[in-house]
Amino acid sequence: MVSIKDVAKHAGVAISTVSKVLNNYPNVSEATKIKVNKAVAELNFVPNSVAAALSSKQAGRVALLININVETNAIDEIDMRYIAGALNKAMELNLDVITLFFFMFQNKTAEEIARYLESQSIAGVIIYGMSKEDKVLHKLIAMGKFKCVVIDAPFVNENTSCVGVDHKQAQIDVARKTIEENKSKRILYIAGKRNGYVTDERIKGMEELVKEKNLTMMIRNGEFSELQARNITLKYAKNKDVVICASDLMAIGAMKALIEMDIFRPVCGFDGIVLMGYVGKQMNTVRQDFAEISSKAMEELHRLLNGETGRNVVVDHTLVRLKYEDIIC
Amino acid sequence: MVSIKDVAKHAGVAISTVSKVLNNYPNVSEATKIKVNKAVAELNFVPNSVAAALSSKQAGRVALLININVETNAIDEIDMRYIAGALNKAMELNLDVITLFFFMFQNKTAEEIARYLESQSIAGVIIYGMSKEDKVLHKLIAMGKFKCVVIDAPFVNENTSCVGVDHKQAQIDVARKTIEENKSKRILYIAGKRNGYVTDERIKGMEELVKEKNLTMMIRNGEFSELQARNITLKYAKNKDVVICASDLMAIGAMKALIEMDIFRPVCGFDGIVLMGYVGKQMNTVRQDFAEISSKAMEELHRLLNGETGRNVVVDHTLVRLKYEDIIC
DNA sequence: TTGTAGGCGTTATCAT
DNA sequence: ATGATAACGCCTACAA
Repeated sequence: MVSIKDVAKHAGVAISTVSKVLNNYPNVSEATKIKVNKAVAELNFVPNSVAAALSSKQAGRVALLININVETNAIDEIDMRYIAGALNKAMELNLDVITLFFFMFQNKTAEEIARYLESQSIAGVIIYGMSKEDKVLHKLIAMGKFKCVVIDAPFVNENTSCVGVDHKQAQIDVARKTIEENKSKRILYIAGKRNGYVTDERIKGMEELVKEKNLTMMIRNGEFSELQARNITLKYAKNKDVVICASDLMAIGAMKALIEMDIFRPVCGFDGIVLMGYVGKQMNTVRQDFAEISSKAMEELHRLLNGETGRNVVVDHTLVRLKYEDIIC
Repeated sequence: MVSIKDVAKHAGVAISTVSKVLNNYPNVSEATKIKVNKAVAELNFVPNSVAAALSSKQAGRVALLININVETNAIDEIDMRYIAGALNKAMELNLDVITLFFFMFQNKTAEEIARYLESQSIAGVIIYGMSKEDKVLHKLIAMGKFKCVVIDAPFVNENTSCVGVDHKQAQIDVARKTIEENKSKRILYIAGKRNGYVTDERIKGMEELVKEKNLTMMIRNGEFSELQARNITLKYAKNKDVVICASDLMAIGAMKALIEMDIFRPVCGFDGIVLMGYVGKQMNTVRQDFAEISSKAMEELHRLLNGETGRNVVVDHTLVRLKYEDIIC
């Protein structure tokens, strides 16, 4: 393996000089910069990021903390896009990343997780799928030892940012469209996880819309479960005009239930997953670009690692209807 | 951060002694072992794996090399299970892993990839989704610089193992079942990717079965594309008795085409993805436990890293029919 | 059986 | 502007 030492020798300069060039330090003459870069190119030198991580306690290594919810089928698609979006941007930004799942830390304390991250020289983390009940993670964030970017949860401080679409507005948008298209008056709203951050936002949106348009609404918690959405629909949909769901998977459950009940009610979902194209009936939904969200999150983490302060980053959403012809390939 | 030095001081021994205890070296007395372990526990010491990786050029860090095929929807589920299975086992085996996608190395040479891996102190890789055309990866394996485990491709040597189900046998199993259930004689077989390793194995299986049962078979390449399977079905299924597909996604494409044509033909698939439960018609398919396969691959890599020699690892498969009631949750 | 010391490839401080 | 040199935390001959 060619090391910085070889480059230094080849370029006829000191190791520290090479390091300065590589890391864009000031106070290096153009001439030596050129010499060094030439040596780097000729020797095909690639800096060892492990050594760099050991040597400097700053930036460089980050972790993805993903709440892989084995209870939900749609999750694969969403998480995979999260991962791909993050890794892609990380490579661009020259950040090393390790991927971790919540279940690896079951019944571990915040301190234990922190020690693990430290043992990996992790300086920042992106957290996906955190709920209000994940007290351990809240504590991890509060410790302030790591720069954090949280997806879809309102955590912002000196070294914490959050990234996500405007869930309240998105819910309003998709519901309004569906309601206006069908002139619905009586809504069955199947919400997500009790105590979920996005759940509350979306409910707020619905309440605003109901007030504005003078509608009636029954709210039930579907826990993002297709099965529960199905049962709720079977039980309550009959004397409602429309079923609005906080996720595509629940929308699918609701839709299938309606078909079984042999009644028609418009249904809309949230997320824009591919599965929506397979269920035979088109529904309005909110398309979230998960790869883009994750990519933005990585950029945000990079900002934090460079000493900038936390903030709230809102990603755009769009409304779509997915049909089989669109997604087949 | 508490380091090995702190532990040594606390236990009243030398740093090297602590290291020996941690790494289960021989020639350490029970007494000092206990002393050291006590100190480790009291100080909540977690070894810094970055430093360990830098220090010893052996084992420790591995990479997942995933061919994320953006052209296929089913891929999310499969890759996600691959990743989860691998990471889970890696944590158990105390291996650090980084996840990489093929597209990150587009038009990079094998040498460049090797240098990147070296710069990350990577000692072994697991390769998912490699085809016969991935010459660069073949070269990477041939270089012998890294221990490799290849999923579903017949690469075995001193430091390379392969892991996967028996694709030939699995194809025979699912096809035989479908054919016998329907007393089919004339087969339309929609194969996978031209030049794919598994494609050839599965075709071999089909040919064996055709000969044994004295059937006729038309083979077409569907390239694992739902759309192509659809078109092939529209074109050729009419005067065939059964459509056997080399993937679930193609089976879905075929099935939807048959419905449009308004004719009935039994269809079977391969993989056992969740989507099979959503398309309204049950089909026979081969269930591959992707998480298990990946977990086995990680174990195998661990073996290789410990100096053992490469081999062929076969993972069990089962036949299933996925219905909506089974997968909804 | 235990400890000493050199090295892994960088970064960063401090002279020069 | 450049170059020694001491960390970073751990591993591993080798010496004691």
